[in-house]
Amino acid sequence: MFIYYRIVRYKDEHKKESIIKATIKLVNDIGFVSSSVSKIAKEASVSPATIYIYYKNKDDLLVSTYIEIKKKIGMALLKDFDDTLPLKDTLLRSWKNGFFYIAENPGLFQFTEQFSYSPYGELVDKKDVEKYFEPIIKVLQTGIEQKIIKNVNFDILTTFIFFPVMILSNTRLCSNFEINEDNIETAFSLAWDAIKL
Amino acid sequence: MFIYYRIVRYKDEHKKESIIKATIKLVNDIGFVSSSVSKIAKEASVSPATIYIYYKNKDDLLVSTYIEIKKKIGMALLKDFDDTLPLKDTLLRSWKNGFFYIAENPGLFQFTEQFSYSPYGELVDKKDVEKYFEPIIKVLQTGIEQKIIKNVNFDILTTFIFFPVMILSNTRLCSNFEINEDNIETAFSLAWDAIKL
Amino acid sequence: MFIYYRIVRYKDEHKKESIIKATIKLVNDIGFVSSSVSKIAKEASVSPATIYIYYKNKDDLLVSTYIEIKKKIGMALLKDFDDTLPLKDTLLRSWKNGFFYIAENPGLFQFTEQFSYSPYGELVDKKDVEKYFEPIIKVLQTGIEQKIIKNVNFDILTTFIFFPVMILSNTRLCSNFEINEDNIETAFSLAWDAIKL
Amino acid sequence: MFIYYRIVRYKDEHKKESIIKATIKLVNDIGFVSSSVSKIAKEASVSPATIYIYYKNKDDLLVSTYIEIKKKIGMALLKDFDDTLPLKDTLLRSWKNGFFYIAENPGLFQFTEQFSYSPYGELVDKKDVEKYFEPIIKVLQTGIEQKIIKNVNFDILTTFIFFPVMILSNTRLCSNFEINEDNIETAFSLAWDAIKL
DNA sequence: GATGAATGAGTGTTCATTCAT
DNA sequence: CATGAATGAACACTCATTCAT
Repeated sequence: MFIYYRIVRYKDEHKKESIIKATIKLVNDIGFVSSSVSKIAKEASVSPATIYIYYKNKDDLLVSTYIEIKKKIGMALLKDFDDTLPLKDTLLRSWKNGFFYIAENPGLFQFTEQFSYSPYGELVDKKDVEKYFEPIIKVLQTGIEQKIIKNVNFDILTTFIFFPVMILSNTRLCSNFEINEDNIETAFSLAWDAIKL
Repeated sequence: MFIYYRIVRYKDEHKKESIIKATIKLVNDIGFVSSSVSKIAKEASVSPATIYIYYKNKDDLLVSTYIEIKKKIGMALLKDFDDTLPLKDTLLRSWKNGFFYIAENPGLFQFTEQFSYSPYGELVDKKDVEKYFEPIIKVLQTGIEQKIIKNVNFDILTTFIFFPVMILSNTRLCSNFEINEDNIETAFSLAWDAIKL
Repeated sequence: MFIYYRIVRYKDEHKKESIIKATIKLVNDIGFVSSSVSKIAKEASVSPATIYIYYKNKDDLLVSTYIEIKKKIGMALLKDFDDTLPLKDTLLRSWKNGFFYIAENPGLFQFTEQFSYSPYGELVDKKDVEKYFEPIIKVLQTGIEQKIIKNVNFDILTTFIFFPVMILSNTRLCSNFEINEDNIETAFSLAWDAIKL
Repeated sequence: MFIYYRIVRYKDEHKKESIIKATIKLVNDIGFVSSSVSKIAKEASVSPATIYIYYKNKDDLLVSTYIEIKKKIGMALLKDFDDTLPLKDTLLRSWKNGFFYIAENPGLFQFTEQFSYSPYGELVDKKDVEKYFEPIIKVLQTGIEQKIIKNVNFDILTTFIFFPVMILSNTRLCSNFEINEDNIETAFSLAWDAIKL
C-alpha cells in the first residue's frame, strides 16, 4: 500500500501538469467553445473523472489555467528586473521580455486572450493576477512622482504602455508587425512618446 | 403573373432584425460559449428552424452579426467625417464618435470583442470589415506623406491610434476611466504624442 | 386569367412527373431514410408545398411512386406477350424482358426494393400492384391445369419463377451474374426445372 | 495494482445485449426509417448517450446488430451440420433449420431484410457475414465437383437454393405458404430439381 | 487517487407539414 | 395552382458531471 500511495502522489503533480497543458493546447487548437472536459481528458491521457479530483468543475479548471499562465507571463516580463535603471530602460526591458516570451509561447497568450474576453473573465479575482505585475506598476507610479511621465489616469497609462505589447504580438490583429529588436524599439518609442512628460 | 410571383416572396426583414438583436443580447448576457441557437431563437421569439431560413448555420449567423456590428461602428466613427480639417482634429472627432457610440451601445462592442478573440474570428474575411474604416486609414496615410505623423509600420500606428479607444471603452479592462469629453481629450493627447512627428 | 390557368394546367402534368422522377432519383442516390420532402422538392425544382398539392403526404408520394414503377415493370414484363406460344417460351420471354428492363432502369428497381422491405410496403394495397402481372399468373394457372408445371402452392411457384429475376438482377446480391442472353437462359433453365412436372 | 486496474473496466455486457434487442424490436415494430437513437434508447431503458459508449454512432449500432443477427442465422442453419450425409439431405436439413429458426425469430429476419435493402447494406463488409455460411457453400462446391448439381454460376445456384427459404419465410411476400414439415419438403423438392444435374 | 460507465440535459440541425399570399 | 416562410417536434450526437468500483 505504501508504494501504491507513493506512485499516486508522484502521478499527482504530473497529472495536474498534464491536464493544464492539455487544456491550453486544446483551447488553442479548437477554441474555447469546443474544448470539452472529455476532450481535455483524452488529450491529457486521463479519465474525465480525474479532472474533477483536481478541479471543482470546468470553470475552476479554466480559471486556474488562466491564472497559471498569467503568473508565467508576469514572471517573464520581470526577468532581470532592475528598477535602478533609468525608468525608460526598465520599461523597454519589460517590453522586450514580453514580446519574446509571447513569441516563444504563442499558445499561452492565445489562451489568455480567448479567456479574457469570454464570460469566464469575470470569474477571476483581479488581484490574483495583478500581483504578478506589481513591480512594473510601482515603477510607473515612481515615474509620475518624479515627473518623468504624465500624471494621468492609470488606465490611460497602461493602455499605452502595456496593451501595445499584447496587440502587436497578436498575429491576427497585426499581421505585418515582425517581432525583432528593431521593431520593438520603434514601437516602444511611440509608447514612450505617449506617456513621457 | 409577374406581380403574383413577386408578392409571393415575402421574407420578413423584421424577423431577421430581431434574430440579430437576440443574438447580440444573448452573447452579452450569457457569453459566447453558452449562446445556443435554441436560446437565441427563444430570445427572438422565433422557432430554431426559422433561424436556418435566414442563416446557413450558426457560424453564418454569428459572422453576419459581427459584420453588421462592425459596419455600424465604422459608420459611427465616420459621423461628420471631414478630412479638410487638420488631421489631428479629424482623428479626435473619430475618437469622440467612437467613445460615445460604444458607451451608448455597450452590447455591440462586447459582442465584437468576444467574437474577435474566439475562433469564429478567423471565419471573417477581413476585407468585409476593413472597408468600413477605410477613410480613416487614408487620413493616416496622408499624415505620413505630409510628415505630420511618424512613418512607421501601419500596425504600430493603429495600435496607438485605434486600439486605445477600444481598450479604454472596455469597462472590464479600464474600470477607472470615465468616458467624458475631458478624459477622452486627455487620452487622445497621449495617442497623438505617440504618433505625431 | 384564361392564359394563366392554361399555363398552370400545363405545368400540372409536368410537375407531377418531375416530382416522381426526383423521388426515385433521390431514394436511389441517398436512400429512403435520408430522402426528405424538401430535398425531393429541391431536386424537382419545386416548392415543398407544391408536393402537397399533388400528394396527401409523404407516404402518399412514396406509395404512388411505388405503384407507378410497378406498373412500368409489369408492362415491361408483358412486352410482346403472347400466350399462344408454348408456356416455357412465354415465361422465358418475360424473364428476358424483365432482366433487360431492370438493367436499363436500375433506379426503378432499387426503389421498389427499398420500398418493399421498408414499413411503407404495408401501405400498399396489393391488388393495385398485382393487376399489372395478372396475365403471367394466368399462364401459370393454365400450366398447372395442363399438367405442364407442378401443382403446388402458388407462393412456391412464384418463388422459383418470379423472384429469381429480381435476385439475379440485384447487383448487390449477385455481383458475379452478368446479364446477357446466355446467362439468362441458363438461369431460366434452373427455374424451369424447378417448376416443370 | 494490476488487479485494481482490471476491476475498474467493467463494461456491462448485459446493457449491450439489451440495446441490440431494443434495436431489433424497434426496427421490426416501426421500421428502419422511424427507428431513431432516442427511441431505441427508451426501448432499452437506457440513456441515448449510453448507446454511444458501446457504438461509435448510429450506423455502427445498426451494422453491428446486423452482423450479430447474421451470425445467429448462420449458426442456426448449421445446427447438426453433417456433410457426411448425402448432399441433398444436408441441404434439406439446413432448409428446415432455416425455416424453423426464422419462424421462431421473425424479428431477426425482418431486421436483416430491411437492413439489406436499405443503404446501410453497403456499409457491411461482406466477408464479415459470409464466413458464417461457409460450410454450406463448400457443400455446394463439392456437389458441383461430384457432378451431383449443375455447374453454373454460383449466384444462380444460391438464388435457387438459398433465397427461396427467405422468400417463403416472408409472410408479406408469401402469405399463403404455411411453414410445416410437408410444405418445406415440397418447396425443397423444387429447389432440388432446379439445381440437381 | 483514479477510473470507465452512465446519464439527463443540452447541442446544432433537419423534418414533415401548414400557412398567408 | 403555386409559393417561400414558418414551425414544433424530432433528429444524431455531445455535454459537464457523478457514480460504483
